[in-house]
Amino acid sequence: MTNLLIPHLLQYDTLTESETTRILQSFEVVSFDPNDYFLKEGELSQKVAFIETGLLMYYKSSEEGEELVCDFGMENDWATQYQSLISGAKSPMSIKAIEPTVARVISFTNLNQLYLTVPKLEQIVRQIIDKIFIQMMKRTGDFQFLKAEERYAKMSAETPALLQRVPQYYIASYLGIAPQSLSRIRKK
Amino acid sequence: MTNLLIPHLLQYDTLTESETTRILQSFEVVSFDPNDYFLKEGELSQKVAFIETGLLMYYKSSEEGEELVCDFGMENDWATQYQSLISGAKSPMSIKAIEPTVARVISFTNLNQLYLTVPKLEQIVRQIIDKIFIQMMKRTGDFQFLKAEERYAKMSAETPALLQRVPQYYIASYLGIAPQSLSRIRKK
DNA sequence: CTCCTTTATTAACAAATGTGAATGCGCATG
DNA sequence: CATGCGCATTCACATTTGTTAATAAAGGAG
Repeated sequence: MTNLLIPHLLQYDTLTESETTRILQSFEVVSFDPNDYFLKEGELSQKVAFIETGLLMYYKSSEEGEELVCDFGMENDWATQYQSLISGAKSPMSIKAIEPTVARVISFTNLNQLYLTVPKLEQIVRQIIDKIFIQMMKRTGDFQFLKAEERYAKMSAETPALLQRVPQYYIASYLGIAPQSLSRIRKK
Repeated sequence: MTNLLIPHLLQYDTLTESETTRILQSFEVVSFDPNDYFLKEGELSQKVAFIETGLLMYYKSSEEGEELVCDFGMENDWATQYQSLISGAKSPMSIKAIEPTVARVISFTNLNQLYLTVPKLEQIVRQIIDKIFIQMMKRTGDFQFLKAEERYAKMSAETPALLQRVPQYYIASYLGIAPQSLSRIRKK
């Protein structure tokens, strides 16, 4: 199978042979078919996944029963519901596969254990979280200051692959608009 | 002067007399008049402030010269431009006082030094950042799934003090709408 | 292959929000 | 006191986005 995890970590710091071995051994390889859940709304998020192949979607169900798309996760992305993981509160959203997906999964408990064995890893993970945090702030600013058409243009430029791999009504929800509006925007 | 900092930190963990002393000594008390800058767009964010009294505003200038309000910070809030602080990139926004403000300020360098002397503090700060991160994710969701009127209602419920202390055209910008639209919403 | 479900598109209309301009109010300043 | 400025409000109208419904296209199951 693929191993994107170690190269991903090596972007942030060097790792010895022994460290990479200990890291890989601490993760469990898990496969998800489309519509399999990594986490269900109302559960506790106690695991963290690194996606080797495939595509996950974060969403919550509206009162009308629609799926409100909060985020996507693909190869080289991490997946967890951070709020629930950190605070121990129930997750306000679900995470499910929308493509056949293979991920390396570790429990939060074991991750913290692993930090004791590979101290560097904690620093690396902090840097990764920082990066995700900064992306989230940018996304907030996009919603605040850009109109739908501009948000779509930005997404086309930054993550064109997602547009190919995800049904448009999910993309629309992710952009915060109705599917018909996205159709309208795309016509131009 | 006030000392909100130590009680703020004590929400997260206990601190000895000696630790609180070392912490307070590492911060410098700085006063800001309205329109004084804590950070200017394009500069490097190298400091972190804890606000004891007053009110700061994060904003960036649009091409048309308006102030686009990204965030506010008041008593008991931390202030810094995290992206610039962490990555060393130029700050995409300014932070200025909009009320007379007193803050405890520490350079990022000194903060990291302080972590060596008071190791607990690093854990505390990490928890604070986690909390801010989670709030930011919620704010993104609010923009994505709520309409302007609902966002205003939520703000009225959660931070009513801000509505009293901040001119409405800044509130409007913070909500991502035109001042006239906010007027319209408030009429109900 | 055909049928059926799901997804995407289109159109017409409704609702929300933006824009430009006018008005009024409060407050600071000369 | 008078003036001017900044802010909030209001109105009319433009633009954007949502909603409902109909249709078309695509893909899967039998």
